[in-house]
Amino acid sequence: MPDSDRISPKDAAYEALKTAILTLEMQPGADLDEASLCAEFGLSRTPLREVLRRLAGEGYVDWRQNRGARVSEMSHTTLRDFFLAAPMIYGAILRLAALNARPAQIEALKTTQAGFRAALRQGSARDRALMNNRFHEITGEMAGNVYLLPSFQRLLIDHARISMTFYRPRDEAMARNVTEAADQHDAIIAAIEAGDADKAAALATQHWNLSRNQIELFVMPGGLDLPLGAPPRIATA
Amino acid sequence: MPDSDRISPKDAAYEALKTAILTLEMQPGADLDEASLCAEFGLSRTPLREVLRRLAGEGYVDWRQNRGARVSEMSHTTLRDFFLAAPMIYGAILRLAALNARPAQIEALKTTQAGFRAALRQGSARDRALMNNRFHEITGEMAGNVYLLPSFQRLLIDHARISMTFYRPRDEAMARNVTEAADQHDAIIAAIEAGDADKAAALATQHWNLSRNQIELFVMPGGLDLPLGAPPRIATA
DNA sequence: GATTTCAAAATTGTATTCAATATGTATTTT
DNA sequence: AAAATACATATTGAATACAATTTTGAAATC
Repeated sequence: MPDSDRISPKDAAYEALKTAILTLEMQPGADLDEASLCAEFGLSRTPLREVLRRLAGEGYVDWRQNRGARVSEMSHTTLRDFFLAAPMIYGAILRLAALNARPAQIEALKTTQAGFRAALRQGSARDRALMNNRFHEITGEMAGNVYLLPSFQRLLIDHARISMTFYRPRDEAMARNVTEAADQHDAIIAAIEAGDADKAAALATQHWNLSRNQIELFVMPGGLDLPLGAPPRIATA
Repeated sequence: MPDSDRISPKDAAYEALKTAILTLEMQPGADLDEASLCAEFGLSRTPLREVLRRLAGEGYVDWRQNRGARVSEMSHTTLRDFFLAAPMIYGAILRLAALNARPAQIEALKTTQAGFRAALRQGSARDRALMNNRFHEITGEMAGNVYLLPSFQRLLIDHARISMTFYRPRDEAMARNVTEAADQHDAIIAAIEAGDADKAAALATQHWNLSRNQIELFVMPGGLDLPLGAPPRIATA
């Protein structure tokens, strides 16, 4: 294996932090202590700080003068801003993806979609979120517009984190939604392969509407199926 | 003056590089040598590299492994990608700006617009580009959507650079266009102050169409006013 | 004469050291 | 006892020192 293929500890730290943030293993607002991260990844502070600065530029991390880095927050305005921007940006990305996708990229998208379906069947919520993230990242690469990518990638960060937040695997309605999301991915692949930009853009809207519905399911849960005056007993050990 | 108001050499370097790149004083593709920049700004390499990494994250600079930083390129696909993305993003930004602008921000916008008009009358192309850039930056702050800002700010970088590239102060048609652009800024301020989102979005489209026309004026110059068979003499020293 | 090879120089990447800033705690003062 | 201040500790920021990589130029080879 050539040297260029072996990943440096710096890249390893970058990827590990990214993944941990996307999957909420590192929670929004969590402190990132330079010394302990150095120990964890076997780096000195100089390159680690460069990694953190890079992550800050990409929106994974907030950098505060003289006070170190924190995992970027998800404020109460986040959801609103997110669903305001997402359909537009994502529609544009998928439209351009349908126009510009190259065969090798379409293959990569199909492979990732297969991985996503596998994660749905037998993977963890974490695997599912990462596969879904990768799927959308590839559509961004297909679009290939440097001006749209920065916002798109920032959306993807919180897309993953929001999905992790509002996911209850035992809720049947949500299970149905996730299956539908996977079907939409297949439709998106078909539209891109056919070069049908309008279809791809329409699918983008559908896809985000589904996401929004899923969150609404969480925010407004179905009523408890219990008569008034008969509170459930708390299980005691 | 308190310490916090005095800008650090690091911030000074950041701002100076930003300005030089926006105004094409540093040309696209130009090499950024760490040692000479350190000497120029009176910094050691560690903080300078952090500045460069930040600029790389924001799209001012391209960072190449083991080969240093360069001012980010403007490729032949840049113009097309730019005018594809700009109307959409900018329309969304102005729409949100009209909905969310705060009085202090509107005051800042008016002040900047006064500066822009002053630069048109008596300033350099550089002053004009920087004032115009600041004007649009403020509209981005007004919109206040963290997901749209990254793409918007990347657009603004190349907006300034494209304007600097395609500007011939002695061309009458261009002079008219620049005046019209200033008038559009006033209309934008009015729409934002009135909270008229639709109007603001429509003005965004107009504003970018004007930019595109200006570039077309450059790419397709008016024919020379000379009869066939009578080529102009080249002046000799 | 053109091309390849190899070594020296220049430049970037990383580690360590030193300085500045922020935080927490104990003591003093009212 | 509450508040304020001063000091000690911990953490971040910057500079220097060291290592690795890339670039260059000259010599050697074809």
